[in-house]
Amino acid sequence: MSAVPTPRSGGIQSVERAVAVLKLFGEAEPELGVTELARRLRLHKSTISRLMATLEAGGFVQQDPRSGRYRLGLQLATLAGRALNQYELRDVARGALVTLAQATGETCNLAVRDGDAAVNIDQVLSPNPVKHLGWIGRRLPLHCSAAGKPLLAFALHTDIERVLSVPLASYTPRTVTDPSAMWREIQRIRVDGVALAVEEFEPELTAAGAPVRDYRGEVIATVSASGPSFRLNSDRLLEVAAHVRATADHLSAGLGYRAPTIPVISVAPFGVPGHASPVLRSGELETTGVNKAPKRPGTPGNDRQTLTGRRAPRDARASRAHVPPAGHIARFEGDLGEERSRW
Amino acid sequence: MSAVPTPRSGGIQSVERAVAVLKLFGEAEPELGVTELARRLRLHKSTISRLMATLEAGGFVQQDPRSGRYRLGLQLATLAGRALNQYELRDVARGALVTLAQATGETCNLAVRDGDAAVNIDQVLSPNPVKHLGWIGRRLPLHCSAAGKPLLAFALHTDIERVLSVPLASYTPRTVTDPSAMWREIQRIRVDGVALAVEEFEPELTAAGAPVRDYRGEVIATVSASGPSFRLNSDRLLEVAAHVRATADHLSAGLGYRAPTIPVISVAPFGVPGHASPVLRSGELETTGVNKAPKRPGTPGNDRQTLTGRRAPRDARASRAHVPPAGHIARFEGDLGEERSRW
DNA sequence: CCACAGTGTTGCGACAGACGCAACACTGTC
DNA sequence: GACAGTGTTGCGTCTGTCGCAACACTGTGG
Repeated sequence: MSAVPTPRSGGIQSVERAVAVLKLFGEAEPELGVTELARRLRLHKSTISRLMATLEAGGFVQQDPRSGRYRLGLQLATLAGRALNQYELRDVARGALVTLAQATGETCNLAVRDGDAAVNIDQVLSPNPVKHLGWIGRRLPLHCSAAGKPLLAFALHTDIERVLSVPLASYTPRTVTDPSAMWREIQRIRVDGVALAVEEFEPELTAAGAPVRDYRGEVIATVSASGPSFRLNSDRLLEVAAHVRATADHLSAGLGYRAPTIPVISVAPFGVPGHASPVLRSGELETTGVNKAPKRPGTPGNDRQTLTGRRAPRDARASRAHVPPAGHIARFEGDLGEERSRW
Repeated sequence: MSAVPTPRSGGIQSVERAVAVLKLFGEAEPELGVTELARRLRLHKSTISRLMATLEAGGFVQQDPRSGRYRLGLQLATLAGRALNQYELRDVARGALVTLAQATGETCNLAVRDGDAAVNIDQVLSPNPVKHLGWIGRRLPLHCSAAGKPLLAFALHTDIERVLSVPLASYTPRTVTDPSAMWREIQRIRVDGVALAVEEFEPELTAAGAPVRDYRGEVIATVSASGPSFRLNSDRLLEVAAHVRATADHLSAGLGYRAPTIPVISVAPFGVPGHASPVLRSGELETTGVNKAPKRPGTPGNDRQTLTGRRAPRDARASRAHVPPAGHIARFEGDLGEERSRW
C-alpha cells in the first residue's frame, strides 16, 4: 500500500488514484514524469507507470516518446465537449455574450457553479485581447472572482456560511479573506446586482460579473467581462459593469424571470446546492418548447433527502466532508488559482 | 468477474472500466443510469454504482438527485482546458481563424490528429450560424471529413495503408468507403492542397479543409470551414476552399514552411505517427523566441524505438493492436459520428 | 391504499486484480 | 566507461474489488 495509508474513502482506490493523477497536471506544469507523480502522490513508480499506461490507452494522457513524460490527452476534450454541450444555457446565451464582448471590447464568459467553484462554460474573446484570459473549463474561486461572487452572494445562507467557514485563499494582496468583509461585499452585490473584482484573483486583472436568474429567480449562472487593469480603470469599469448587468438581466428576462420591486435572496433551489444543472428548467417557458420538460419539481433541503424527491445519503458522498488526517495526500480537491493566465 | 471474461489487457481493470463508462456518455445520450451502464458493459450494477460514486467524488460525473441518473461533470472541462492550452498552435492560429470565419461567413475549426481521428482544438463560429456545427473536442473520421482527409493524405504511406486496411465506416450514402476510391481522393488532395467533404460525414454538411505544415513540411493540423449544403453550393464551396487553403498556407509560412516548386509527401515526422504534439517545434523560428525551445530533434521511425531517441515498446501499448475476441466489450475505442450536430 | 416492477445502494465474503519489490533497459552527463 | 537518474516489467503477496443478496426507494396501475 502507499507509504501514508489512506483511510478508505469508500470509493474505488485505483480509480481515485487515476483521478488524482489527472488533476496534478496544471497549467504551470503540463508535462509530468512517472517519478515526479509518484513522489507527489506517495505511491510506487510502478503503480504510477501502470496507471499512466491505462490512462494513455484510453486517450486521457499522452506520453512524449522522447522524454517519457506525460501530458493530458485529447480524449478529455472530447468528453468535455459532451459535458458542455448539455448546457442549454450556452446556446441561449451565446448571442448575448457575443454582443457583450463587442460592446465592452473585453473577453466575456458564462460561468456556472460546480461544487465550491465557478466554472466557465462559454467564452467570447475580446476583439482586442491583450492576454489569454481564462478559458472554458477554468475554475474560479467563489469569493474573489467576478464570476464567482454573484454565485456565492445569492446562494442559501447556510451554504454561504459553510463556504466562509473555512479559511479563504489569498491570491493577490487585494484578495478579501476576512469573512466579515466578505459578508459586506455580499450585501453590496445583492444591492448593486453586479460584482466587481479588481486584482483580487489575479494581478492586473479586473472584471465585472452579474447573476443570471431562471424563471423562479434562482441564480443559475453568471455573465462576466474581464480585461487588464490598465484598460479597465474606475470609470471604464463602471461602464462595463452596467453592460454586464444589462446583459445578465436580459438573459434572466428571457428565461422567465420577473424582477420584483425589491431584490430578494434565493430560496428553495432545485437539486443540490452547489451544482448547476445543465438542463434549463422553466415554468412559463415550458409551454414554448424552448427547454426540455423538467423532471418533477425539486424540493428544498439537503442532499439526497428521502421521500419528496431526494435520494438517501451515500457513504461515498459523506466522505466528501471527511476531514483528512495530517499528512493525508489530497485526492480530489479541485485546484484553483495556480493557473495564471498567460500574457 | 464480468459475465464475459475479458482477457487481461495489461492495464488496471478498474481504471479501464471507469474510462469505458465515461466514453459511453454520448451527445445522443447525455444521461445514463446505473442499470443501463451495467447492461452495456456487462458488469454488475453494484460495480457500476461504486465506479460512478468514485467518478462523482472526483467531479467527472454528476448524479441527478431526482432521477438518480448520471451525466458527465465539469471537472472534465477543466482538464480539457488544460489539455487544449498546451497547443501553442491555437494561439498562433486564432487570429487567422477569426479572419477566415469573417471572410467565409462559415464556422471554422482548427484540428489535429489524435490516434485515428481528427480532433477540433479551436473553433470560431460563423457570424450567421444555422446550426451548432462541430465543437471543440469533437472527433472526426480521417476518411470522410474535411478536417480529417488532409491529415490522412499527407501521412506516411504505411500509416495510410494501415488506416485503409480496416473497413471504412459509412456515415451517409455519400461516404467513400472503397479504399481504391480513397487513394484517388488522397491523390486529389495532394495535388489541390485542399480537401472537400460534401455530405460525406453528416447529412447536409459541406466543408473544405487544408493542411497546416510546420517548418519541415510536416502536416501538423488542418484548418477547415463548414456550413450547411444549401449555403455552400459548388461555386461558393470553391470560393470558400480557396480562402481555407490560403489561410492554411499563410499559417504554414508563419511556421517556417517554404513550399517547394512541386508538392511533396510528408517524410520523417517527429514522434509517433498519429499524434500531434501540442508543443510546436521549429528550426528557424527558434531564434525568434516565438516557440518554446523544442526537445532534441526527433528521429524517424517506429513508436518506441531504442537508441536514437525512442523508448522500447510497452506491453500495454502492444495491446492497442490486440484483436478482441468475439463478444468482447469494447473498452477504449473512440466513438465517431454518432454525434450529429444539433440544428 | 397496496402490489409490483424497476431503480440504485450497501454489507459481506471470496478471490482476482493491484500493488510494491527487485531487477532491468535506457538515457544523459561527466 | 561509470554513474545517477528515468521508466518498465516479472513476480509473489495480500488487499482491494467484485458480485451476490438484500435493502430502500420510486413510479405505475388497479
